Amino acid sequence: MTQKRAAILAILRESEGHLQPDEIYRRAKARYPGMVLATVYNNLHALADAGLIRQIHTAGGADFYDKTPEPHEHALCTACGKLLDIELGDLTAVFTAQGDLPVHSWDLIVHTTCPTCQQN
Amino acid sequence: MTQKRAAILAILRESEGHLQPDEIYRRAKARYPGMVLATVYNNLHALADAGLIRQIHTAGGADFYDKTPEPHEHALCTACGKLLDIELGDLTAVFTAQGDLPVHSWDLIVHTTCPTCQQN
DNA sequence: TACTTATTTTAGAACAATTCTAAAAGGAGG
DNA sequence: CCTCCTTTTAGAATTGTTCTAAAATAAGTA
Repeated sequence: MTQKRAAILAILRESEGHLQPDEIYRRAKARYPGMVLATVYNNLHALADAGLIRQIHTAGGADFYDKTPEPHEHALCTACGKLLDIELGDLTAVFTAQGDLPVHSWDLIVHTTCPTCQQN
Repeated sequence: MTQKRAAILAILRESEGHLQPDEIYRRAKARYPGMVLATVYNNLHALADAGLIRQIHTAGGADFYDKTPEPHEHALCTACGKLLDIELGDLTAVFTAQGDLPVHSWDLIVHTTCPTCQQN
């Protein structure tokens, strides 16, 4: 765990929970001016591989990184682009169609309008 | 509906169901040597906008295009990369967490091992 | 502490998938 | 068979991400 890796983890942990590489880079560079985007990617991969954070892939944009690997699902606000946590319980049984295919994991993003955007 | 647009739709319709732009381009070029990748993309967008086909986004690779827009879900074989159809019924109710967020739509890909790959 | 070795960081190029641009070609309606 | 609007083309541009090789840093060992 290098200083920079720790800093990137800290940035995520201190955030609202979901950040994209460019924003992490922006914040990390404020602390470490020599920081480079490749280092952000390297460390996000390393942290995800170590099970400390989670990578979330969404259609048509950069990936998000989740401050926690705890199982939960996500909703993407179609108005502001923010990623929200939702709790749906374990969906394995739901995704096991007629018991014929093994469910290793899944990528799920629900499209919604967040409370803030609903008011505007 | 131009000749080329019709050809791209036909290629999809005559396929196993799920193709990626580069493969559609390869097949379309066999029929129309002047075909260009941008035309494939243009027409896939046009056909998807018209509700004739469906665009399916998967993590870490090119999008798939589904020959039918009928609602159903997909499983991706982690071994061979093939996309399979699965029927899970309407998941709207499942994805409505505690009734607080509107569910507009969703992107779902289940990771599995297809029957063929299970045997090998 | 000093040395060795493995890992990380950097800078920049490379890459893949997709989109954009402007000009040429094609198709539909009158 | 004109006119106008849409599509196609060729190629450059863009975005997000990964790769490469060299320099820097960290960790383990003596």
